[in-house]
Amino acid sequence: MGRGKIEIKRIENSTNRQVTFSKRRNGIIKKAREISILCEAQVSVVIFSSSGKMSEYCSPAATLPKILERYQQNSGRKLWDAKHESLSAEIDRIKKENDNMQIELRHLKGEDLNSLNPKELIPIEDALQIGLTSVRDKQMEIWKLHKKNERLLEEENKQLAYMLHHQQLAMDGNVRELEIGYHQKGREFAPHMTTMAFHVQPIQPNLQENK
Amino acid sequence: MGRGKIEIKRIENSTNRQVTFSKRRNGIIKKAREISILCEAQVSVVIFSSSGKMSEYCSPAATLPKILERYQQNSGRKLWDAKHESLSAEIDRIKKENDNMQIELRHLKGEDLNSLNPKELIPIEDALQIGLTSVRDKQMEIWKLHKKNERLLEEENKQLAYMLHHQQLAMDGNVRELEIGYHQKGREFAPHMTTMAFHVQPIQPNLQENK
DNA sequence: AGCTATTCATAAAT
DNA sequence: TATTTATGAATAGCT
Repeated sequence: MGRGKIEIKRIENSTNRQVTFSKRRNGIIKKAREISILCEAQVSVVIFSSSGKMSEYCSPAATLPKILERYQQNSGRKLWDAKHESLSAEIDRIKKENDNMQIELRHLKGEDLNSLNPKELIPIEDALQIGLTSVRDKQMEIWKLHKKNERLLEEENKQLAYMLHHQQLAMDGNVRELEIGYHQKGREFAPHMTTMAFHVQPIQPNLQENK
Repeated sequence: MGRGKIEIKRIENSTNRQVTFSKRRNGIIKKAREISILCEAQVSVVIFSSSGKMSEYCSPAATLPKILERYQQNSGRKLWDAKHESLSAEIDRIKKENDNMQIELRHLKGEDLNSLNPKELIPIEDALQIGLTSVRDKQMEIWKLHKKNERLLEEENKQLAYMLHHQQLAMDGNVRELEIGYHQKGREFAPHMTTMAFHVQPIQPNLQENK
């Protein structure tokens, strides 16, 4: 249908190819529209030119996804269900895991025990016993740390109080010494103080790094 | 292009429609093949007849999924990603739930307690205490049931042994009576026996309906 | 992009 | 449903 028959093979001339593409693409899309109207057909046409430009036709009242849905049902082929199925499988897997944990949790909380026989109760009891022991050990540990910290603080307090007291005395002395013009003891005390102060940096064990 | 021009509107005659569909469908698919060869185009055509029969064409070296992939990239439209996203969201939701349960379980089992502060340990300890109490109550309950059942069986045993003994005596008596031609007592005993046997149906409490 | 000779597709008939 | 045929449509090559 043109000024000479053409062989159906790649058109080498790039310009010709491009022109032919445009014309025939329009032709196909027109035909697609026509058949969908004439025959109540659902048609989807997607065309990419060699340069990557896309054209499409989709019969009215039918989106491409709908047509593809039908395509899958009809062909039995899977266009995207492979991905879907793997996701669904993943969901099932996780849900199962979830259920198992749910059951285990309920059992540990003492719920739904009627469905268990004595033999099954034993490991649960053991687990609870171990858990309780661990929790209480932990609490004890924390308590001890607090206690220790408390002791350290008390000690520090004592030292500080002691130092404060001496400083007070020293100051009083200094004042007095200043008043009476005697300075020797004052100079001796000051360096001693700084040393002490340096040693008594507050020691704070990391009781709660979180929160 | 036929023996008369036709208007592009639904063909009312169902036979004609069907025939036209077949012809035009072939035409479109032929054209699709031609353009894909002539112009190096990638083409996908999917056609459903009004009766639901499907036809398709897909250019060689390009599967429909590949073309649709390109379609999505090119159009920016999403053909199936909506479903994907909802599934992914579902997975995330369940995974989160999973993680929370996982953590709760580990805590109840006395693991990963270092990340908790004393205030958080309390409810765990309580839960464990409650769980342990429940499990032990359950065990006690089962034990009591067993014990009760045991008592019943023992009692039954006694009765059976008693009856057996008497029957033995009676039989011995009968034999002796038969030997000496005296039958009266034997007739009297037999009905009494059947009554007894009827009353001592074994009573089996449902200790374990499951497994 | 438009034109036109030519081939092709197909509506109607068989 | 398949084939034939007359006709309108599509389009290759040209401008």
